[in-house]
Amino acid sequence: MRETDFVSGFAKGLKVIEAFGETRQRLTIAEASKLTGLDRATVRRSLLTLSELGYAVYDGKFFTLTPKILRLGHAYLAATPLPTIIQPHLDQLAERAGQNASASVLDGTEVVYIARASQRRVMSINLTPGSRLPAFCASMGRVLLAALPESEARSVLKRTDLRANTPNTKTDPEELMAEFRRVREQGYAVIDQELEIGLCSIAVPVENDRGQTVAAINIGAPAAYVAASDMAERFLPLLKETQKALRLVLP
Amino acid sequence: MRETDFVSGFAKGLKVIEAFGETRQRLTIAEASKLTGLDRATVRRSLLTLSELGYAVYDGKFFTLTPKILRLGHAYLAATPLPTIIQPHLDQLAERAGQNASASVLDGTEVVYIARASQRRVMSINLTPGSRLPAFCASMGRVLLAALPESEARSVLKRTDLRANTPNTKTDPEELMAEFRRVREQGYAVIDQELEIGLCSIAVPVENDRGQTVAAINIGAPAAYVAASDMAERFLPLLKETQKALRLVLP
DNA sequence: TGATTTTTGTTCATATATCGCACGAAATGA
DNA sequence: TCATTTCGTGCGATATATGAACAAAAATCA
Repeated sequence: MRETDFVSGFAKGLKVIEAFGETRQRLTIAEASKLTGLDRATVRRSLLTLSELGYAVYDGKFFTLTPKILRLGHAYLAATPLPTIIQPHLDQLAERAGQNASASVLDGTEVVYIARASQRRVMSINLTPGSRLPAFCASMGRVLLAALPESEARSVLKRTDLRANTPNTKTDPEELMAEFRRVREQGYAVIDQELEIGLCSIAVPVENDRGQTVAAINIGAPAAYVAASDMAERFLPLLKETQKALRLVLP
Repeated sequence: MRETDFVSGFAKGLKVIEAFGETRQRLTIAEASKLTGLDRATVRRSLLTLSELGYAVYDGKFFTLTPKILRLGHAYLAATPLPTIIQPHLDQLAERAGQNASASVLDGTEVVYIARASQRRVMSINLTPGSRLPAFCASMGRVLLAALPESEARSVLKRTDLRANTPNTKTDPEELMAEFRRVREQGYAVIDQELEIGLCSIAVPVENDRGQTVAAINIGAPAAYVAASDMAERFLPLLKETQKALRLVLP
């Protein structure tokens, strides 16, 4: 790609939009400038452009994103068959399990939720499509990392901030690599309160008809309700069934 | 705003992203150019910029959005308190009603889903946060339009493509205005298969502590399961309760 | 409170990057 | 094969980014 094939004004504008995600609803020009590292004048132009297009509003002091901004993310969700195909299976899975079920894909060091069926509220975090969690300590993340070549998985870990969310969080790279091997062999991953105290989850890969892992699905349950050691016995058959159904419909 | 305070490269890039929402997953440069009305060279630069930033991938022929694009919409969902505050109430509502519950805000002539708790699958459409429906024929849309001054509601209708989705869809502007008045008086809106055959829904406004309508919540149910005439009796108390709880927590 | 400092929003001039057109090459399809 | 469509690229005209400059607004302090 040539130098001139890059629209830096566009890239900067996207950076400005993402700046809103890092903090709160309202940003001043100076705040956005600090968060993005861009010049105040440049940020101002981006923000005024967003306002002009209806993606943001400006009260003379603060800029606020409007729901119109959701069109951008939705362009992906609507355009990509994966979430659409998975959603009904997920709904059914959640209903039969009586617990929350989710689907996600890997994006760098994080898992991104692309679909979700909630049955009950157990997590303190509000997860919706687009939500992100560190891959190394999430059940779906383990499954997705296990599907990568070892060298790539190791590279992801290297780039990850391996911070412990709970006392249970595994943070040693070698231990995690061993865990990935185990996950690859047994075909599923169980997380015992590594992300949040009181929450266990179990995930399996979603494969297309060529056997490539294209996503992961999981079921989460309160630790008080299902012990980590019982997760597989309790939910693996349901997950496997959904996995099998998806393999038949994914191109 | 001055001419020079508008970054057209940014605006064009956003238009390109939205072009993906209108059709399918993969777009060639020429397709994106047609969809956006922008010059091919311009579209190409935007797409290459998206690829360079990891928001899209290019296989030499087709461009495809990546999950990273969800960060943009998520910047809104994470930054705006509304979805986060509403979600747990919605989960509870859906569980108690045994039906799907959703929350949305108005964006132009459409309602935009900002949160959703699904209990079962009744709609053919896959609704996730960011999904859009025409406001005039959705229960939440009726509630949100009823909350506008009559002149504004009329203006929205004027800009709306009043196409009938089903034989039940009300499309006469005067009839709709009368419906808005009724909704305003009774404090809720019921839709009887105007959007999709077999689907009824009931919505109430979500008000902040100053009584301003900031969103709407609804419950949808299969027409075969609950007749439209029974929707209010069946679900209005639950909706009112959630509405009241939200009024206390919304700033 | 009032003076002083810091931060912020805005403007400006200019060097630089982008836009859209036009053209030829390559791919597609009949 | 030829006709049609799609792509990549060079170029001049035009739009944008930049950082300094300045006024206004906050914040700080005496």
